[in-house]
Amino acid sequence: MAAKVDIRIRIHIPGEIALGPGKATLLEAIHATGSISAAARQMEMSYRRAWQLVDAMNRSFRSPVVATAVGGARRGGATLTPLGLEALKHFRALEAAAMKALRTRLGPLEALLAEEAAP
Amino acid sequence: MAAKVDIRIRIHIPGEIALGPGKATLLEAIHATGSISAAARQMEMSYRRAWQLVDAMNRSFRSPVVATAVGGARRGGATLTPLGLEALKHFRALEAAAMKALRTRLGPLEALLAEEAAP
DNA sequence: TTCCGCTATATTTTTTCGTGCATAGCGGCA
DNA sequence: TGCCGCTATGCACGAAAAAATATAGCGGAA
Repeated sequence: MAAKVDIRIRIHIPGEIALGPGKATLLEAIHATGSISAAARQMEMSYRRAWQLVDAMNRSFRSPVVATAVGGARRGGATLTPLGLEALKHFRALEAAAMKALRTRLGPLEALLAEEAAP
Repeated sequence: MAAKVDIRIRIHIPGEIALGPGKATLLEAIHATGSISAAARQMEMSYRRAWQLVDAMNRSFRSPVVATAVGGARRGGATLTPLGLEALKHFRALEAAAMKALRTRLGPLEALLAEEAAP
């Protein structure tokens, strides 16, 4: 049975998506690389888009989740703020909790599925 | 705190999304109205799109979830098969289980959010 | 026998979204 | 002092997704 559940959890605030799967992955990439542009390259998205996502997150939380610094090598870059790290941790925990709740109940639905998409 | 979680659960089979929030709602509309086109009107989507979704579902399950009949009044139309009804029931149960798992754990993340998107 | 509502599908148009490119300033380093 | 990598932002283009439009056949009912 090759069926696969895909949960996508999104946290909304009025007028914007504060945090979702894509933004969470982006935060992890920024944490790993130390810059928005390096994270964008790693995720194969444009710097522009990555910056837009970061901007949206920073505006959605009480205070920024990503701290940035302009300037040359070793000076410029981006890091997660403590609040950013915490938000990320909670989000991943939510995903895991939802997934755990699903695993045991997925069987009955899977049994109804075809092996693969019919032509 | 006006934050809102939005869980989207999708059931994948190789090459296609078998069932997701939109398709589940469409199934309910077909069940309520007795036709694909009436369901499409109710959901304010094009007949074409509704038909494509139904087609994808029918190809994704072991046997069709929607039975259709061409022809005029009282003859033509669409109904959910027993398998369709069961798939829908299981899907909604999964959604409810995931949501229940989240409710109690959402607080810590909500506390980090702004009231609304900053300008 | 004409009409209407439905399934079913092809073709074209519109909209949406993101990438790509350009610009601008900053600051460490060779 | 010139170079490079980073943040920051605007604008035009293009691809992909969605919607609109067109076409065709079926069959009950007026």
